[in-house]
Amino acid sequence: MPQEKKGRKKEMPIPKGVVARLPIYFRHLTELQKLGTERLSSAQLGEDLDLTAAQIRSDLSYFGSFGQQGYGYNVSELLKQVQNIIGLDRTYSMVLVGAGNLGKAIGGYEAFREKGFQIKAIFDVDPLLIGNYHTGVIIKPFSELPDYLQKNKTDIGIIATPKEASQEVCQVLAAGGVSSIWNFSPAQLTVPDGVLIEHIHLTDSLLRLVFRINEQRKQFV
Amino acid sequence: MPQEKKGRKKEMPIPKGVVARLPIYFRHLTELQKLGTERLSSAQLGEDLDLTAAQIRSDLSYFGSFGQQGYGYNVSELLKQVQNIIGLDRTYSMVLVGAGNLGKAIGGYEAFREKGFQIKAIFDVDPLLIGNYHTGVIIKPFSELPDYLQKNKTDIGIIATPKEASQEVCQVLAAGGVSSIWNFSPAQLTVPDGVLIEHIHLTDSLLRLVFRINEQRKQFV
DNA sequence: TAGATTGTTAATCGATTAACAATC
DNA sequence: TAGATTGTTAATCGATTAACAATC
Repeated sequence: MPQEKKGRKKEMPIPKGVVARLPIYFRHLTELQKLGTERLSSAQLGEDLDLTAAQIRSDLSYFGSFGQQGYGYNVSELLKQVQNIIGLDRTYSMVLVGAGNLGKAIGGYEAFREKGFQIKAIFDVDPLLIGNYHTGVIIKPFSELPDYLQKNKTDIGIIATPKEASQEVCQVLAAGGVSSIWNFSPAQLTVPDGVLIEHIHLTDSLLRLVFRINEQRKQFV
Repeated sequence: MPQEKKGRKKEMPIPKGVVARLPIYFRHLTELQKLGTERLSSAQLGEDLDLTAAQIRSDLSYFGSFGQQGYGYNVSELLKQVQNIIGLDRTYSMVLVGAGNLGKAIGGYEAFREKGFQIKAIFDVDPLLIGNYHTGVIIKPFSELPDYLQKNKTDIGIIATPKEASQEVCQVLAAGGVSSIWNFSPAQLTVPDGVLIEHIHLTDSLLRLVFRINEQRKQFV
């Protein structure tokens, strides 16, 4: 029987919690590297991020062995590894649908561009917006999206429309071969099998905060 | 020994997963009510939201008994209960710090206002923005925030600044007595004890999507 | 009534943590 | 070398699910 790749746990899906923490590791390691920190133990990283050292080591062990006994981790080396694990060793082409305030905020977010995310085109239905440029990208009529997708390989579709439009946008994107969707509309979108979707539900986040504000009060009524 | 309140599980903190699902229930019930649906079983709700019926009943049982055997739940009644559980039976006063694209998007988001969230003032450091109105709210100099907070009870502070500024903004808010913070900056903010914080980390969400895009590829390298 | 569906308990599943041999 | 810290295993903890008595 062939040997398991060293340090990697057997064929298993990566737990959701691990996936959720990878970007946090990435963010913090980037910060540390900027500060010139060379070396880091799982104990230190855990303290910085409010996690246990064991959890961090366990998380990383899904992907390999990146540390050294008695030393810890080299920040630059671990950062590079985490980037590769996430998939930041390539660029991603995106389209943005919806050029309202939120769409403009997303489109103008410098942090994405830096990491290799390229918004290639923006679509909207509003005639007042169509033809304008936003941070160097032209806003096209939504009706041209299918044609655009046919001609341009697109990794990620961003939905920043009102919720009434979002399901249709989602279908057009999927039909055009976009297999990953980043959704900002407050809707429970249905996607075809094989299409990945990640949501930013602003209101849900605010309501979680509000629940916690009221948690004590309600507990003792 | 006094009787436990009926249907409520003993004194225990509400699990994170339950808190995360409450806004989802709220959102879907609102939708159903708009459509005129009167009645709903946990099985149906589970199917709609891709959860098990048992999980939904278990979640609700933390707060009471809202259904009826053989019938299910009355949509309006359950919606009202969920609103109360979350704390949507009152209004919340907010300040927004940062009037860039993202801040403007948040400030203009109609869905919040409808639910009782009121942005009372906006602060920024940019002289070009100060003095302008955004959706009826004046943009003030950030230097006036401490004074403003002293004079105006504020439930929630929204941070929509670049990450360089966010820790300072956070401190000024907390010092001014704001005990709940909704943070949109990509930073690991430190808050004093007793201050609640909820993050929207856009990049983290995008990176989770990217990880999933690459999951198969990486699995077999 | 008979059928349906709740609220809750016990069983299962999965994720986190503690502990430690390996080893730099 | 002695000290430190990893990667991993076993133990623990917590969350989800299945099952069912209660009952509308």
